[in-house]
Amino acid sequence: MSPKPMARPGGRSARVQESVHAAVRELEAEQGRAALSVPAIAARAGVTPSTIYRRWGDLRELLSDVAVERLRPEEPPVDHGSLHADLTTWAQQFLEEMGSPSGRAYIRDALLGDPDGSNAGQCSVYAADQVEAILSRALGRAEAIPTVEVVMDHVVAPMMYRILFRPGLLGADYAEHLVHAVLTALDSPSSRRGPQ
Amino acid sequence: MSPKPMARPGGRSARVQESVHAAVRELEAEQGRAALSVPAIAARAGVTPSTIYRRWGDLRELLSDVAVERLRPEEPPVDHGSLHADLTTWAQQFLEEMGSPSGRAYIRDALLGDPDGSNAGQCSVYAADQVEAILSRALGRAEAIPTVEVVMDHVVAPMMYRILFRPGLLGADYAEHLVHAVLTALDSPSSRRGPQ
DNA sequence: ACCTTAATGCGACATAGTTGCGTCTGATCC
DNA sequence: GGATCAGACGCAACTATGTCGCATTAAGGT
Repeated sequence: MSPKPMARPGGRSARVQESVHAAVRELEAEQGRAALSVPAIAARAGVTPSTIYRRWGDLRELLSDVAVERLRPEEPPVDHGSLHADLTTWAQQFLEEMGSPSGRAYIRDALLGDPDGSNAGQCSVYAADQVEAILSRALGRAEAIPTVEVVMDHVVAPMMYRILFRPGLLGADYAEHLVHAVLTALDSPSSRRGPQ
Repeated sequence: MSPKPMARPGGRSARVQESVHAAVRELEAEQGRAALSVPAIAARAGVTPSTIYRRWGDLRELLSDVAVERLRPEEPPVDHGSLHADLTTWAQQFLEEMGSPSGRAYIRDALLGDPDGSNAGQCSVYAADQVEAILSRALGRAEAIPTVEVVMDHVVAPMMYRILFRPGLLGADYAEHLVHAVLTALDSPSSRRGPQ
Protein backbone atom coordinates (compact mmCIF):
# COMPACT_ATOMS: atom_id res chain seq x y z
CA MET A 1 0.00 0.00 0.00
CA SER A 2 2.65 2.50 -0.79
CA PRO A 3 0.27 4.40 -3.00
CA LYS A 4 -3.31 4.55 -1.89
CA PRO A 5 -5.46 1.78 -3.32
CA MET A 6 -6.58 3.00 -6.69
CA ALA A 7 -9.94 1.75 -7.84
CA ARG A 8 -9.01 3.06 -11.23
CA PRO A 9 -5.36 2.33 -11.79
CA GLY A 10 -4.91 3.62 -15.34
CA GLY A 11 -4.94 6.84 -17.26
CA ARG A 12 -5.76 10.09 -15.56
CA SER A 13 -5.73 8.83 -11.99
CA ALA A 14 -2.24 7.46 -12.46
CA ARG A 15 -1.09 10.69 -14.07
CA VAL A 16 -2.50 12.75 -11.21
CA GLN A 17 -0.81 10.56 -8.63
CA GLU A 18 2.55 10.73 -10.31
CA SER A 19 2.20 14.44 -10.90
CA VAL A 20 1.39 15.09 -7.24
CA HIS A 21 4.25 12.93 -5.99
CA ALA A 22 6.63 14.70 -8.34
CA ALA A 23 5.38 18.07 -7.14
CA VAL A 24 6.11 17.07 -3.54
CA ARG A 25 9.65 15.99 -4.40
CA GLU A 26 10.36 19.09 -6.45
CA LEU A 27 8.92 21.56 -3.98
CA GLU A 28 10.80 20.00 -1.10
CA ALA A 29 14.03 20.04 -3.05
CA GLU A 30 13.61 23.63 -4.17
CA GLN A 31 12.05 25.41 -1.22
CA GLY A 32 12.45 23.05 1.68
CA ARG A 33 10.01 21.34 3.94
CA ALA A 34 8.32 24.43 5.27
CA ALA A 35 6.98 25.28 1.82
CA LEU A 36 5.06 22.02 1.61
CA SER A 37 1.38 22.82 1.83
CA VAL A 38 -1.49 21.16 0.05
CA PRO A 39 -2.42 24.24 -2.00
CA ALA A 40 1.19 24.76 -3.04
CA ILE A 41 1.60 21.13 -4.06
CA ALA A 42 -1.68 21.19 -5.93
CA ALA A 43 -0.70 24.31 -7.85
CA ARG A 44 2.63 22.79 -8.77
CA ALA A 45 1.01 19.56 -9.89
CA GLY A 46 -1.61 21.35 -11.97
CA VAL A 47 -4.41 19.96 -9.84
CA THR A 48 -7.03 21.45 -7.55
CA PRO A 49 -6.45 21.13 -3.81
CA SER A 50 -9.68 19.25 -3.30
CA THR A 51 -8.36 16.40 -5.41
CA ILE A 52 -5.47 15.94 -3.01
CA TYR A 53 -7.71 16.23 0.02
CA ARG A 54 -10.05 13.62 -1.38
CA ARG A 55 -7.39 11.14 -2.40
CA TRP A 56 -5.03 11.48 0.53
CA GLY A 57 -7.19 13.25 3.07
CA ASP A 58 -4.36 15.14 4.60
CA LEU A 59 -0.93 16.62 3.96
CA ARG A 60 0.58 14.15 6.41
CA GLU A 61 -0.80 11.12 4.66
CA LEU A 62 0.47 12.38 1.34
CA LEU A 63 3.91 12.97 2.79
CA SER A 64 3.74 9.55 4.40
CA ASP A 65 3.09 7.98 1.01
CA VAL A 66 5.97 9.82 -0.61
CA ALA A 67 8.24 8.99 2.31
CA VAL A 68 7.50 5.27 2.13
CA GLU A 69 8.19 5.34 -1.58
CA ARG A 70 11.57 6.90 -0.89
CA LEU A 71 12.41 4.47 1.87
CA ARG A 72 11.95 1.49 -0.43
CA PRO A 73 15.35 -0.04 -1.20
CA GLU A 74 16.13 -0.07 -4.92
CA GLU A 75 18.62 -2.91 -4.96
CA PRO A 76 19.11 -6.20 -3.16
CA PRO A 77 21.91 -6.16 -0.59
CA VAL A 78 25.42 -6.51 -1.97
CA ASP A 79 27.14 -9.89 -1.74
CA HIS A 80 30.47 -9.68 0.08
CA GLY A 81 30.99 -13.39 0.44
CA SER A 82 30.13 -13.84 4.11
CA LEU A 83 27.19 -13.29 6.42
CA HIS A 84 29.23 -11.07 8.71
CA ALA A 85 30.37 -8.81 5.89
CA ASP A 86 26.96 -8.69 4.23
CA LEU A 87 25.07 -7.85 7.41
CA THR A 88 27.63 -5.31 8.56
CA THR A 89 27.65 -3.48 5.26
CA TRP A 90 23.90 -3.48 5.02
CA ALA A 91 23.45 -2.27 8.61
CA GLN A 92 25.99 0.49 8.15
CA GLN A 93 24.28 1.68 5.02
CA PHE A 94 20.88 1.44 6.69
CA LEU A 95 22.07 3.49 9.64
CA GLU A 96 23.66 6.08 7.42
CA GLU A 97 20.60 6.51 5.22
CA MET A 98 18.00 6.38 7.95
CA GLY A 99 20.03 8.40 10.43
CA SER A 100 20.67 11.28 8.09
CA PRO A 101 18.54 14.37 8.59
CA SER A 102 16.51 13.64 5.48
CA GLY A 103 16.20 9.96 6.41
CA ARG A 104 14.92 10.87 9.85
CA ALA A 105 12.46 13.24 8.25
CA TYR A 106 11.14 10.50 5.97
CA ILE A 107 10.78 8.06 8.84
CA ARG A 108 8.94 10.63 10.88
CA ASP A 109 6.69 11.38 7.93
CA ALA A 110 6.02 7.71 7.39
CA LEU A 111 5.08 7.25 11.06
CA LEU A 112 3.23 10.51 11.23
CA GLY A 113 0.49 10.37 8.65
CA ASP A 114 -0.34 6.79 9.21
CA PRO A 115 -3.57 6.18 11.01
CA ASP A 116 -3.60 2.39 10.70
CA GLY A 117 0.13 1.80 10.82
CA SER A 118 0.33 0.24 7.41
CA ASN A 119 2.94 2.62 6.06
CA ALA A 120 5.20 2.14 9.06
CA GLY A 121 4.66 -1.57 8.74
CA GLN A 122 5.76 -1.38 5.12
CA CYS A 123 9.07 0.19 6.17
CA SER A 124 9.62 -2.72 8.52
CA VAL A 125 8.79 -5.18 5.75
CA TYR A 126 11.37 -3.55 3.49
CA ALA A 127 14.07 -4.03 6.12
CA ALA A 128 12.94 -7.58 6.91
CA ASP A 129 13.04 -8.49 3.22
CA GLN A 130 16.59 -7.22 2.89
CA VAL A 131 17.65 -9.13 5.98
CA GLU A 132 15.87 -12.21 4.71
CA ALA A 133 17.79 -12.02 1.44
CA ILE A 134 21.10 -11.75 3.26
CA LEU A 135 20.29 -14.66 5.54
CA SER A 136 19.08 -17.01 2.84
CA ARG A 137 22.22 -16.28 0.83
CA ALA A 138 24.30 -17.15 3.90
CA LEU A 139 22.29 -20.31 4.34
CA GLY A 140 23.21 -21.23 0.77
CA ARG A 141 26.85 -20.96 1.84
CA ALA A 142 26.14 -23.37 4.70
CA GLU A 143 26.80 -20.68 7.29
CA ALA A 144 25.09 -20.69 10.68
CA ILE A 145 22.44 -17.98 10.64
CA PRO A 146 20.19 -16.27 13.17
CA THR A 147 16.49 -15.88 12.49
CA VAL A 148 15.14 -12.80 10.79
CA GLU A 149 13.40 -11.87 14.01
CA VAL A 150 16.63 -11.96 15.99
CA VAL A 151 18.23 -9.57 13.50
CA MET A 152 15.20 -7.30 13.56
CA ASP A 153 15.20 -7.29 17.37
CA HIS A 154 18.90 -6.86 17.99
CA VAL A 155 20.20 -4.96 14.96
CA VAL A 156 17.41 -3.06 13.22
CA ALA A 157 15.41 -2.14 16.31
CA PRO A 158 18.33 -0.64 18.30
CA MET A 159 19.39 1.44 15.33
CA MET A 160 15.89 2.72 14.76
CA TYR A 161 15.45 3.45 18.44
CA ARG A 162 18.52 5.64 18.52
CA ILE A 163 17.53 7.33 15.28
CA LEU A 164 14.17 8.29 16.69
CA PHE A 165 14.81 8.79 20.39
CA ARG A 166 18.52 9.42 20.87
CA PRO A 167 19.88 11.02 17.72
CA GLY A 168 22.98 12.16 19.57
CA LEU A 169 24.22 8.61 20.09
CA LEU A 170 24.69 7.55 16.48
CA GLY A 171 28.28 6.46 16.13
CA ALA A 172 29.80 5.13 12.95
CA ASP A 173 30.70 1.81 14.55
CA TYR A 174 27.33 1.25 16.18
CA ALA A 175 25.97 -0.87 13.34
CA GLU A 176 29.10 -2.98 13.26
CA HIS A 177 28.96 -3.47 17.03
CA LEU A 178 25.35 -4.69 16.91
CA VAL A 179 25.96 -7.10 14.05
CA HIS A 180 29.05 -8.49 15.72
CA ALA A 181 27.19 -9.06 18.98
CA VAL A 182 24.34 -10.89 17.25
CA LEU A 183 26.60 -13.18 15.23
CA THR A 184 28.88 -13.93 18.17
CA ALA A 185 25.87 -14.81 20.29
CA LEU A 186 24.93 -17.50 17.75
CA ASP A 187 27.00 -19.91 19.83
CA SER A 188 25.13 -19.17 23.03
CA PRO A 189 21.97 -21.18 23.72
CA SER A 190 19.60 -18.30 24.34
CA SER A 191 19.77 -16.91 20.84
CA ARG A 192 18.68 -20.12 19.21
CA ARG A 193 15.25 -20.10 20.72
CA GLY A 194 13.84 -18.21 17.78
CA PRO A 195 11.48 -15.28 17.73
CA GLN A 196 8.68 -14.57 20.18
CA MET B 1 11.89 20.76 28.92
CA SER B 2 8.61 18.99 29.44
CA PRO B 3 6.91 22.35 29.69
CA LYS B 4 8.22 25.03 27.42
CA PRO B 5 10.85 27.22 29.03
CA MET B 6 8.95 29.85 30.91
CA ALA B 7 10.54 33.21 31.22
CA ARG B 8 7.95 33.96 33.83
CA PRO B 9 7.40 30.85 35.91
CA GLY B 10 4.89 32.16 38.43
CA GLY B 11 1.36 33.44 38.61
CA ARG B 12 -0.72 33.79 35.53
CA SER B 13 1.64 32.03 33.13
CA ALA B 14 1.68 28.96 35.32
CA ARG B 15 -2.07 29.06 35.68
CA VAL B 16 -2.52 29.29 31.92
CA GLN B 17 -0.16 26.40 31.31
CA GLU B 18 -1.89 24.16 33.80
CA SER B 19 -5.30 25.19 32.55
CA VAL B 20 -4.38 24.38 28.94
CA HIS B 21 -2.86 21.03 29.84
CA ALA B 22 -5.94 20.15 31.84
CA ALA B 23 -8.17 21.19 28.95
CA VAL B 24 -6.26 18.84 26.64
CA ARG B 25 -6.64 15.93 29.03
CA GLU B 26 -10.32 16.57 29.64
CA LEU B 27 -11.25 17.11 26.02
CA GLU B 28 -9.44 13.98 24.95
CA ALA B 29 -11.10 11.93 27.67
CA GLU B 30 -14.55 13.27 26.89
CA GLN B 31 -14.66 13.60 23.13
CA GLY B 32 -11.67 11.67 21.88
CA ARG B 33 -8.67 12.64 19.91
CA ALA B 34 -10.44 13.95 16.85
CA ALA B 35 -11.99 16.76 18.89
CA LEU B 36 -8.60 18.16 19.84
CA SER B 37 -8.16 21.45 18.03
CA VAL B 38 -6.46 24.56 19.26
CA PRO B 39 -9.62 26.68 19.30
CA ALA B 40 -11.50 23.98 21.19
CA ILE B 41 -8.73 23.61 23.74
CA ALA B 42 -8.46 27.35 24.14
CA ALA B 43 -12.18 27.71 24.71
CA ARG B 44 -12.15 24.93 27.30
CA ALA B 45 -9.17 26.44 29.07
CA GLY B 46 -10.70 29.91 29.11
CA VAL B 47 -7.93 31.32 26.98
CA THR B 48 -7.69 32.84 23.52
CA PRO B 49 -6.29 30.66 20.75
CA SER B 50 -3.48 33.08 20.02
CA THR B 51 -2.06 32.45 23.48
CA ILE B 52 -1.66 28.78 22.69
CA TYR B 53 -0.22 29.49 19.27
CA ARG B 54 2.31 31.88 20.79
CA ARG B 55 3.39 29.63 23.60
CA TRP B 56 3.41 26.29 21.83
CA GLY B 57 3.38 27.34 18.21
CA ASP B 58 1.36 24.38 17.09
CA LEU B 59 -1.18 21.78 18.17
CA ARG B 60 1.41 19.06 17.74
CA GLU B 61 3.91 20.66 20.04
CA LEU B 62 1.27 21.15 22.68
CA LEU B 63 0.21 17.51 22.39
CA SER B 64 3.85 16.51 22.49
CA ASP B 65 4.27 18.36 25.77
CA VAL B 66 1.21 16.75 27.30
CA ALA B 67 2.25 13.33 26.00
CA VAL B 68 5.71 13.53 27.53
CA GLU B 69 4.17 14.55 30.81
CA ARG B 70 1.97 11.47 30.71
CA LEU B 71 4.80 9.16 29.76
CA ARG B 72 6.79 10.11 32.82
CA PRO B 73 6.78 7.23 35.30
CA GLU B 74 5.30 8.16 38.66
CA GLU B 75 7.00 5.54 40.78
CA PRO B 76 10.36 3.81 40.88
CA PRO B 77 10.29 0.21 39.67
CA VAL B 78 9.01 -2.35 42.15
CA ASP B 79 11.54 -4.49 44.02
CA HIS B 80 10.90 -8.21 43.54
CA GLY B 81 14.14 -9.40 45.04
CA SER B 82 16.07 -10.31 41.89
CA LEU B 83 17.31 -8.63 38.75
CA HIS B 84 15.44 -11.10 36.55
CA ALA B 85 12.14 -10.54 38.28
CA ASP B 86 12.57 -6.76 38.46
CA LEU B 87 13.49 -6.37 34.81
CA THR B 88 10.82 -8.75 33.59
CA THR B 89 8.09 -7.05 35.55
CA TRP B 90 9.20 -3.61 34.49
CA ALA B 91 9.47 -4.59 30.82
CA GLN B 92 6.07 -6.25 30.84
CA GLN B 93 4.51 -3.17 32.36
CA PHE B 94 6.37 -0.92 29.92
CA LEU B 95 5.17 -2.95 26.97
CA GLU B 96 1.63 -3.00 28.22
CA GLU B 97 1.47 0.73 28.83
CA MET B 98 3.33 1.82 25.74
CA GLY B 99 1.76 -0.76 23.47
CA SER B 100 -1.81 0.11 24.35
CA PRO B 101 -3.66 2.26 21.85
CA SER B 102 -3.43 5.32 24.07
CA GLY B 103 0.22 4.64 24.82
CA ARG B 104 1.03 4.40 21.12
CA ALA B 105 -0.83 7.64 20.57
CA TYR B 106 1.23 9.37 23.26
CA ILE B 107 4.48 8.09 21.83
CA ARG B 108 3.49 9.21 18.37
CA ASP B 109 2.53 12.62 19.73
CA ALA B 110 5.80 12.92 21.57
CA LEU B 111 7.78 12.05 18.44
CA LEU B 112 5.58 14.07 16.18
CA GLY B 113 5.55 17.61 17.46
CA ASP B 114 9.16 17.67 18.33
CA PRO B 115 11.35 19.76 16.06
CA ASP B 116 14.60 19.30 17.95
CA GLY B 117 13.99 15.84 19.31
CA SER B 118 14.18 16.88 22.93
CA ASN B 119 10.80 15.48 23.87
CA ALA B 120 11.52 12.10 22.34
CA GLY B 121 14.89 12.16 24.07
CA GLN B 122 13.13 12.78 27.36
CA CYS B 123 11.07 9.62 26.91
CA SER B 124 14.25 7.66 26.43
CA VAL B 125 15.75 9.24 29.54
CA TYR B 126 12.73 8.18 31.57
CA ALA B 127 13.19 4.57 30.50
CA ALA B 128 16.95 4.67 31.03
CA ASP B 129 16.46 6.06 34.53
CA GLN B 130 14.10 3.25 35.44
CA VAL B 131 16.51 0.65 34.07
CA GLU B 132 19.37 2.32 35.89
CA ALA B 133 17.48 2.10 39.16
CA ILE B 134 16.80 -1.60 38.64
CA LEU B 135 20.40 -2.33 37.74
CA SER B 136 21.95 -0.44 40.63
CA ARG B 137 19.64 -2.22 43.03
CA ALA B 138 20.78 -5.54 41.57
CA LEU B 139 24.36 -4.43 41.92
CA GLY B 140 23.67 -3.82 45.60
CA ARG B 141 22.63 -7.47 45.81
CA ALA B 142 25.97 -8.46 44.26
CA GLU B 143 24.25 -9.77 41.14
CA ALA B 144 25.96 -9.75 37.75
CA ILE B 145 24.37 -6.98 35.69
CA PRO B 146 24.43 -5.82 32.07
CA THR B 147 25.04 -2.20 31.23
CA VAL B 148 22.18 0.22 30.84
CA GLU B 149 23.00 0.49 27.16
CA VAL B 150 22.71 -3.25 26.63
CA VAL B 151 19.26 -3.22 28.19
CA MET B 152 18.25 -0.21 26.12
CA ASP B 153 19.50 -1.87 22.94
CA HIS B 154 18.15 -5.36 23.48
CA VAL B 155 15.04 -4.89 25.61
CA VAL B 156 13.66 -1.38 25.29
CA ALA B 157 14.52 -0.81 21.63
CA PRO B 158 12.95 -4.03 20.31
CA MET B 159 9.76 -3.36 22.23
CA MET B 160 9.56 0.19 20.96
CA TYR B 161 10.28 -0.93 17.42
CA ARG B 162 7.39 -3.35 17.43
CA ILE B 163 5.11 -0.80 19.05
CA LEU B 164 5.81 1.72 16.32
CA PHE B 165 6.41 -0.41 13.25
CA ARG B 166 4.83 -3.80 13.82
CA PRO B 167 1.93 -3.40 16.22
CA GLY B 168 0.57 -6.79 15.22
CA LEU B 169 3.48 -8.65 16.75
CA LEU B 170 3.06 -7.67 20.38
CA GLY B 171 2.76 -10.85 22.34
CA ALA B 172 2.37 -11.02 26.09
CA ASP B 173 5.57 -13.00 26.50
CA TYR B 174 7.70 -10.80 24.27
CA ALA B 175 9.04 -8.67 27.12
CA GLU B 176 9.88 -11.75 29.15
CA HIS B 177 11.64 -13.33 26.18
CA LEU B 178 13.82 -10.27 25.60
CA VAL B 179 14.79 -9.94 29.25
CA HIS B 180 15.61 -13.61 29.50
CA ALA B 181 17.82 -13.46 26.42
CA VAL B 182 19.75 -10.47 27.71
CA LEU B 183 20.36 -11.94 31.15
CA THR B 184 21.29 -15.35 29.81
CA ALA B 185 23.75 -13.76 27.41
CA LEU B 186 25.55 -12.25 30.39
CA ASP B 187 27.71 -15.39 30.44
CA SER B 188 28.72 -15.04 26.79
CA PRO B 189 31.78 -12.91 26.07
CA SER B 190 30.22 -10.62 23.45
CA SER B 191 27.76 -9.01 25.80
CA ARG B 192 30.39 -7.81 28.23
CA ARG B 193 31.95 -5.41 25.79
CA GLY B 194 29.66 -2.59 26.83
CA PRO B 195 27.90 -0.07 24.69
CA GLN B 196 29.29 1.55 21.57
C1' DA C 1 -20.18 2.90 -29.75
C1' DC C 2 -22.89 3.21 -25.29
C1' DC C 3 -23.47 3.08 -20.28
C1' DT C 4 -22.05 3.10 -15.63
C1' DT C 5 -19.34 4.74 -12.17
C1' DA C 6 -15.64 6.89 -10.13
C1' DA C 7 -12.38 10.69 -10.24
C1' DT C 8 -11.63 15.50 -10.99
C1' DG C 9 -12.61 20.64 -11.28
C1' DC C 10 -14.98 24.49 -9.55
C1' DG C 11 -16.71 27.55 -6.25
C1' DA C 12 -18.94 28.65 -1.90
C1' DC C 13 -18.37 27.95 2.72
C1' DA C 14 -16.33 26.72 7.43
C1' DT C 15 -12.51 26.25 10.21
C1' DA C 16 -7.76 27.01 11.57
C1' DG C 17 -3.66 29.88 11.89
C1' DT C 18 -1.20 34.67 11.86
C1' DT C 19 -0.25 39.27 13.20
C1' DG C 20 -0.30 44.05 15.12
C1' DC C 21 -1.46 46.58 19.04
C1' DG C 22 -3.10 47.83 23.50
C1' DT C 23 -3.56 46.14 28.29
C1' DC C 24 -2.35 43.72 32.25
C1' DT C 25 0.58 41.18 35.37
C1' DG C 26 4.66 39.43 37.45
C1' DA C 27 9.50 40.29 38.41
C1' DT C 28 13.33 43.47 39.63
C1' DC C 29 15.32 47.45 41.55
C1' DC C 30 15.35 51.13 44.41
C1' DG D 1 6.45 49.14 49.84
C1' DG D 2 6.27 51.61 45.43
C1' DA D 3 8.00 52.61 40.67
C1' DT D 4 9.68 50.60 36.45
C1' DC D 5 10.40 47.29 32.86
C1' DA D 6 9.60 43.28 30.16
C1' DG D 7 7.04 39.71 28.80
C1' DA D 8 2.48 37.38 28.45
C1' DC D 9 -2.17 37.85 27.37
C1' DG D 10 -6.66 39.35 25.03
C1' DC D 11 -8.80 41.25 21.13
C1' DA D 12 -9.87 41.73 16.40
C1' DA D 13 -8.92 41.87 11.63
C1' DC D 14 -6.84 39.21 8.21
C1' DT D 15 -4.89 35.19 5.57
C1' DA D 16 -4.52 30.46 4.72
C1' DT D 17 -6.18 25.95 5.01
C1' DG D 18 -9.72 22.39 4.90
C1' DT D 19 -14.70 20.83 3.62
C1' DC D 20 -18.59 20.00 0.71
C1' DG D 21 -22.16 19.89 -3.01
C1' DC D 22 -22.68 19.78 -7.79
C1' DA D 23 -21.49 19.65 -12.62
C1' DT D 24 -18.22 17.60 -15.84
C1' DT D 25 -14.99 14.37 -17.65
C1' DA D 26 -12.82 10.13 -18.42
C1' DA D 27 -11.94 5.02 -17.60
C1' DG D 28 -13.63 0.28 -17.81
C1' DG D 29 -17.04 -2.95 -19.11
C1' DT D 30 -20.77 -4.50 -22.21
